[in-house]
Amino acid sequence: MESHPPAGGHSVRTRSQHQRRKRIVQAAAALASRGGVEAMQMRTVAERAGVALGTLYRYFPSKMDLVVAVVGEEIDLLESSIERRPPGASTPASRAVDVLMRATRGLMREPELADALIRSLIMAEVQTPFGDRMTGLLLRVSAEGLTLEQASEEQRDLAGSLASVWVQELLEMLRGRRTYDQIQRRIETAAARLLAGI
Amino acid sequence: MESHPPAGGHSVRTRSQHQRRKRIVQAAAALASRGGVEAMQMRTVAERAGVALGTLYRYFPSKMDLVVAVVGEEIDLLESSIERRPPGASTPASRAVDVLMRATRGLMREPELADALIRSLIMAEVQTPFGDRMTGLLLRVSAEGLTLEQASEEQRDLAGSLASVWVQELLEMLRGRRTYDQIQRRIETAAARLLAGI
DNA sequence: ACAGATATTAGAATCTGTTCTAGTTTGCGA
DNA sequence: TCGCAAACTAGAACAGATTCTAATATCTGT
Repeated sequence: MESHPPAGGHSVRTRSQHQRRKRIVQAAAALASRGGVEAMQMRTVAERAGVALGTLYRYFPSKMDLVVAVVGEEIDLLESSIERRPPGASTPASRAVDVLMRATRGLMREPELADALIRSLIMAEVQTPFGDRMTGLLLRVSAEGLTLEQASEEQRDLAGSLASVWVQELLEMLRGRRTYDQIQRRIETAAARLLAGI
Repeated sequence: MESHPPAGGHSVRTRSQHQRRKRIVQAAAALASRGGVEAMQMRTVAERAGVALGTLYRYFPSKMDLVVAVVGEEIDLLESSIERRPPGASTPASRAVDVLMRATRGLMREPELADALIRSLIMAEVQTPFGDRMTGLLLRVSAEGLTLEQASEEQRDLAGSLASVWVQELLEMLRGRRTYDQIQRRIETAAARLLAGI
């Protein structure tokens, strides 16, 4: 209640703290993209980031918080990719499918990282903006640049449901139970119904 | 390659081994229904089940395998509940909603257990019949007692998607981000579209 | 520049899942 | 019934996340 640690994902006081945080997240991402979560050991992350273990824990109170931060960066990448090259398809559903499959391909490129991130996110006790950000993204591309706030409750429900389906399919893929094509088919089927006339 | 351990969830040789396995699963469930996964410590489970730690690990090679076993029991309960009192609603979608919300209420009764189970299931490397069993259940109640094998690919995709939405909603609830009513609304919305004319 | 608060560090300590060891018990075919 | 292979037991050992400690370094306001 008295101390003011650099808060996992929020404001940081000094420039050097900002740098430190960045180094930590980068080190974590690098390790995870090799051997997945197991390779991303807290001691190792601290070492690679040139920081004491205690400091790492001051920035990220648990390994999960660190993973969440890494995921944040990944979503940033996806968002900027979509900004750079927005989906051009003509229906809301197909634009949404475009975005989701683009994200899927991105994650497939680093399976270890993807596995670590998705699983950890799902496990997180932490409040993760993951689902909401994905839902917002879907609304934006499928319904006239709608934001989460502007959307009707039903629109949010529908976009959120599609995001849920995607996450689960991703998990199945990581378990080796889905191929890219199967995911695409399922996402298309679900999107066609969930986003019809949205 | 040479030893033949009692295989986590399969055949068991003797009666006493069957008993032992049962005691273990019961002890695990009891502990989990109190303090969740954390309370379900392997040492404690072993102790409560009156079994050596090594033996516990012979039956369940990892904590996850043990959790999967506990979940199996829970799904059995749901299935028999549905057999006893099948959903009576008139549309496929509302029958599906009935089943899912019944399952939701069941899990809400033991939140700690539910949390442990759902999370672990999602994390499991193991091949868990969870999604498939849920999907099969949904097909059965919504489309004329269809089985997973008889259903068309599209039917399986749609029922599977609904199951995905449900799982994610359950997770959100366990994170304290959904109320029962919100879940019900979302499931209804999704089911109406995904199962229309199935 | 000084004082007190905050941040960082190295490293030990703790906790829980998992593995290993050595010895004992049990089940079962000959 | 005898003897072996498999199962079981108690407990030590190991691994990685998390916590704790005592000392040092850095900041901030004055």
